[in-house]
Amino acid sequence: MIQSLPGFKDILPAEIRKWQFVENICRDIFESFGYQEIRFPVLEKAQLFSRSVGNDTDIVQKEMYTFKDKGDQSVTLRPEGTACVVRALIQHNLIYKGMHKFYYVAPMFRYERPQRGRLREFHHLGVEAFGDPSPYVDAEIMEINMEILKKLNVDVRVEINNIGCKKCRPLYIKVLKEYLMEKKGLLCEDCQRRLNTNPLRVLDCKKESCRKVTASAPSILDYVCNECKNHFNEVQRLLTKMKVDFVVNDKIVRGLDYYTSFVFEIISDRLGAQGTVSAGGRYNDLVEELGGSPTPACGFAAGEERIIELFDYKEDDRFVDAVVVPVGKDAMDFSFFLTENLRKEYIRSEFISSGSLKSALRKANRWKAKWVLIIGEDEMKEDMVSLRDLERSVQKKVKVKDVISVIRRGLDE
RNA sequence: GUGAGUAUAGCUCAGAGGUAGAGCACCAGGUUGUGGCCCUGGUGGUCGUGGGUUCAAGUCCCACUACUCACCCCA
Repeated sequence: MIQSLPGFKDILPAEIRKWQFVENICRDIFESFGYQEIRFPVLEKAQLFSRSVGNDTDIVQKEMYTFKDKGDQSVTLRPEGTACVVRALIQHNLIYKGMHKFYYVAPMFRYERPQRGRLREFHHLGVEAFGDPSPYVDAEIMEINMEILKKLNVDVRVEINNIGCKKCRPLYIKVLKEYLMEKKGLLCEDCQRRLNTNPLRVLDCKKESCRKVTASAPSILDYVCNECKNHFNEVQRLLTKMKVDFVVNDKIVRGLDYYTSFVFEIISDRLGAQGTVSAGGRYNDLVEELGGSPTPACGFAAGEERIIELFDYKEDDRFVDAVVVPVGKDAMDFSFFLTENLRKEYIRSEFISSGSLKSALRKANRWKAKWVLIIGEDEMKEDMVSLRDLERSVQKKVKVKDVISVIRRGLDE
């Protein structure tokens, strides 16, 4: 048997309504905030991500689907959307055309070991806002998140942090590294390694021994520049005014290098080890770094699979409204074309071409159909159909020309 | 990349060395043209794959593969 690849999942009809439900809610909210949909290619030049996400990040180092195409060019299946949007923004000069806020609903790819809440192909619901450095944009981004989670009635917690910018963060990293070096012996093996590769990551370690060390480590909040500090304070003020429950967690470290100052994570405790439902922040330097003119920006992405796991949704498993059943050979053609006419009226219909009436009714019942149209010798003679309402278990004969309007009325009830 | 757990019917699972099972689902009949509930019957399995031990392996041993969870890391 040929199976799907590990970490790649089929989304089957039984769950598709749930996906559509989430996507529709998000689209409506994004658009009400003035965001426009953008679609970008699945495949990009590899360097787009090494230059934006950061060459030393795990995403680029070990998680990307990167390969040479037939033209010997190094290409990558997108691991995230922000870099793609920024590329499109620059390439098409979108910001000069008056477009500055975008959203996307798109699959992403990362070569990781699959586990609960983590797949190799997964779906991001993301938005990006360009051109405005003000904390009101950050607040807007948070508002969008809260709006989605409220509509889906999902219980989460919000953690925020200020991770500084390219001016002030290097200073903090230097201080942190010095502090950690002194306590190196108390850190776990991984963290001793991280000391050199990425000292900020030590803050994120969940091991008890390391947490003890990092608990009294210098906080980034004391080292950020005035600009970052003021921005972060303003965002906090707005969040409080918006009645968003948040905690400042100065241990949050995002796995992507492009973030500046405000970052956030929205976390659920009901998702196992991978609890981050949505995350994002400000990235004021990225557009310039990718060759555009300096443009501040802020955005986020939510994991669709993780959101879907969080809320209950009652499936409407009816996918057929009416089942047309000919009884006897003479009714076949007539029934077939009657089915066609129902379909032209957008009444979801199935034509039963074989089997007993009993089995046809069983099928109709299993499909949760509302109507069964039974057409046999008698009905043909009288130019009528026997219209059975499966929900009420009542049946009556209806003139063929009236069938559609009767069904219509019944479905609207 | 590392560790642990799991693998028997479409699904959920029992079976601990001696003929492959149950519930649900599916199909048919009980009603010459009537679903759900009920009753009766039926279809369906190279017991993940390959090797080994044994008179005999779904069961014991080894290897592999897949899935799941966790680490790393992330949405």
